[in-house]
Amino acid sequence: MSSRARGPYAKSAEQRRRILDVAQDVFGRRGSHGASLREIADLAGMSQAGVLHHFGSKTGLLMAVLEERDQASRQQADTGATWDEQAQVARSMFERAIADRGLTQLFTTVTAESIVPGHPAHDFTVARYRRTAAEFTAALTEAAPAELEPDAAPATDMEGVARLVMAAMDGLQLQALLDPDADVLGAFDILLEALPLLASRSPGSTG
Amino acid sequence: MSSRARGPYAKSAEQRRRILDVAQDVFGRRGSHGASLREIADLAGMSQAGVLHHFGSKTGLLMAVLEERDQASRQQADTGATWDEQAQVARSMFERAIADRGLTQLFTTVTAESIVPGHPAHDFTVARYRRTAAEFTAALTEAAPAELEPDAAPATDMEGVARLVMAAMDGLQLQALLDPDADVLGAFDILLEALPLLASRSPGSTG
DNA sequence: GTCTATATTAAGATAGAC
DNA sequence: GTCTATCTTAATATAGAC
Repeated sequence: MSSRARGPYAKSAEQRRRILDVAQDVFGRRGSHGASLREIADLAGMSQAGVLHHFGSKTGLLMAVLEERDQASRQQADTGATWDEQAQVARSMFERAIADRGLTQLFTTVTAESIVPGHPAHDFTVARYRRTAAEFTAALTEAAPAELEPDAAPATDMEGVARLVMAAMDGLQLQALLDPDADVLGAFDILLEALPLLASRSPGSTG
Repeated sequence: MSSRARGPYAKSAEQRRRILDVAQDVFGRRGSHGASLREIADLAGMSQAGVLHHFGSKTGLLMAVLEERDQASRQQADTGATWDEQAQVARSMFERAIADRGLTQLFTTVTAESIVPGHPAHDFTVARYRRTAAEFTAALTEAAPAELEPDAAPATDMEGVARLVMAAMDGLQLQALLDPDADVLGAFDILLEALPLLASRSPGSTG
């Protein structure tokens, strides 16, 4: 619908685009509760009622921002068949997140807020984490046999490894937002280099 | 001041205690913006003005909750001289966090909100992360030489290891809040078991 | 499609009685 | 120390003109 550069919907699509961009910034800086439609409207150069015309409600706008940004993020994953390639994909996704502070702040803030059931983005966030964990686990499971000893791979807790890498990314992104001087990429590399070692060890000795 | 079990301040201290407990829960569930003094007051069995009498302002109450809970958390750290003992301390801190959902939700939510400068708890959170990273790095540096090869230890990025473990704890706590079925302790153990391996490898091959 | 104006609700904080 | 009542501000959302 809105893919035409000219035509009846061109202007409207442009406005939606502008609102989505400033909304990402404001939701990231203020959180989903703290953000106000007034501030978004001011920065977008229109009235509060104008913003609501395009997205219906504040929740509608929030969901539109999240879904659009999430879809953009997903497109950069999904490649990488070998174990090392998986690590490289993870690393480049992490680098991109660190470089785009606004985007990282949006997801860090909104994800934390949406922990509680009843939050407008709760279902979205729960589904996003479940899906990411499942997809990453599957990718690791497929990639492992090609590179690791055949005996070790099946015994490895691949979902645990996937969740650990996801957690490191989230936690290090948080640290980067709190302290720009922290060498979070160096910390992430420590984990990535150890990935083959992690996968080849069987679990259980610590508990 | 308020350490007397009886006396002129006993009642007041009791009320403060009750308010702090309720406030931890509400700030955790609603976030620092979303939480209202009215809800806290209702659950504490008093009026909104009564709550403000004890803590002056909403921000004052938030800071009191954070400082008290942080102090309680810190008392369980600080022990463990060897490398394995450090891992065990981290593991038991993690287990405790997973068991106390309210406390984890409070810090996860408020930490994310306080990323932005100007948030009431911003300075508190930045200082907390800096201090934790510094202390944990120092503890690992002290513990390492006793267990690892003398040549490997100095080359290790101890702050990176410390930040990685911190990040894994934060990220896995987030996953546990979003999905109670996720085996986050298993994922954390994968990292802990690999700690000696991580420390004995020199950085640089992935970047 | 965008605006002004407004309805409605709810927040933090204060004043002053008891 | 606690209450009720109120002040002030700001939020989302709607109505209706243009």
